[in-house]
Amino acid sequence: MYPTAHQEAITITRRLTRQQSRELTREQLLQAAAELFAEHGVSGTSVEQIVERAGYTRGAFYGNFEGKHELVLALLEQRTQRELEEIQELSRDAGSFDDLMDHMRSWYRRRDETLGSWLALRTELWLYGLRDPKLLPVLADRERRSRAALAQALEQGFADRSVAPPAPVEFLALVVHSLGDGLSIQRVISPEDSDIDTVANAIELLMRSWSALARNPAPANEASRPSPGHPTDKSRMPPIEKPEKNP
Amino acid sequence: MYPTAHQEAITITRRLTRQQSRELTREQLLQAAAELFAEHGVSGTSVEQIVERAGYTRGAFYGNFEGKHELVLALLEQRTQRELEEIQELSRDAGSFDDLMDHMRSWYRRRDETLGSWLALRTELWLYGLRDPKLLPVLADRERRSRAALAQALEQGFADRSVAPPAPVEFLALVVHSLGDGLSIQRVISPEDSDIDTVANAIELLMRSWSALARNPAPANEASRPSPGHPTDKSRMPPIEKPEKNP
DNA sequence: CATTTCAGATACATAGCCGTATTGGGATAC
DNA sequence: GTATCCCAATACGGCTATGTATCTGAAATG
Repeated sequence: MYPTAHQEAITITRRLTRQQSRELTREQLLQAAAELFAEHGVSGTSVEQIVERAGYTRGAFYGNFEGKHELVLALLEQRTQRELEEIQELSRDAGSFDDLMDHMRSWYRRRDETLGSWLALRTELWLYGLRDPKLLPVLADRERRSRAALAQALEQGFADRSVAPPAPVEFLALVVHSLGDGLSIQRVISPEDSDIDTVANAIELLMRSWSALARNPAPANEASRPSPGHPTDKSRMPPIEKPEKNP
Repeated sequence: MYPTAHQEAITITRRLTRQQSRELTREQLLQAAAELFAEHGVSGTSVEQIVERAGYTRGAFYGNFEGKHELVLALLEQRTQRELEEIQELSRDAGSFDDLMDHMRSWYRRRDETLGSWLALRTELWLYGLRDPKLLPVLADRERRSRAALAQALEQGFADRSVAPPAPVEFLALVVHSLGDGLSIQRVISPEDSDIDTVANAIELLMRSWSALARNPAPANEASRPSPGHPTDKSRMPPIEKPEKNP
């Protein structure tokens, strides 16, 4: 439609080199796709809709991607990259655990503006990955890295409070990480039942609770239960071993 | 294809009354749709695929539903109903909180067999609801009921341990509920990083931690932080009020 | 400038899906 | 047993998406 629009998009420099033009197109297609995927889902979005929103025609699309599948791959790659950068950034310039909590709180506040569409896209991508055997490991790896960063932060947090974690930090990180996802879902479904700071508040509550437990681990009347006793196998997550009922 | 298949489906009784036949068809269409939605998503599934898997033709479909939209509605209704029944059942025949934890553990064990497809369908339905303004309140209501049941159970749990909850049980229920979702997602993405009992273990850990916190609320070196102080507004969830930094 | 190259537009052929209109055959009613 | 009803199958028309093949004009190259 507007092949000249590229020239307006750049400020002064020159008209636009070919490579630049190509990259810009690719980026705009990805952006349009991201929006549409959030709105109507991956398979609810046609290639024509994507190029229309980006201001191109199908020719541009097939010149840049083999098909929708490859575009989704590229989008997943891009978003994964960004997410990991955000996490690194977050934990990099935080001195203490409480620092990091502050950063996390403001991160979630910013995120809250567009929580619905953000989460929808994220969810679409994981569903897509779930259905493609080649992609699932990629997702798994991303989650693992996130959890690893979280685990490190938690370790720091316990050190700050000079208590020992009541369970392997990897397990606690899994819990905290999952909590972020789950609470976000709940917030999108019914915002009136939660709060912009719910995630941060919940995590702080957990941290205080775990610290309390670490200081005061065996409260008498719970000894009757087959209490876990800290897991000796560090690599494995689940702390509890129950006596079996069937012989 | 096999209009006579209905007769084989019933055991002895009679050939099949008309109404029965109709209901059976509807049910089979719903079942087929549920499977396909989990496999390929709602909009990734065509009406033809649905009727093909159910063993009918499109005529049967449009005789029973106005279109795919109405089928999704019916499916959501059905699944919501079942889920709430399961929850009620779970909490009904559990005497104590620990009882309920046992039931929940075995529930999650059973669920684990088909966790992937179950969660995929569930997720597809919530994404669908998210995009339909009429449906979102339905989802919200379902979640609210689940959380309410959970809150009640938690209340019982704290009573069993004779401690006061460290935050409104509604908030704790939100946390526990979200945790269930989040951990399930993580488990589907990378089963090797979690465990079949992770959800139950995590919840038990939380319960012990919260009990510990309730018994030992103010651990000295944390007083410097703007500690929440239990929320006075019971209806609202988030416990923490922070001092503002910008004037 | 003249020529080549290539990003993106246009044109086209094909396939799949949707929804309705019609038909057939087994249940229901008399 | 015959007539009626109605559930599901079949047939049809229209629409939309896909992918390729071809074309155009602006950048790169000399």
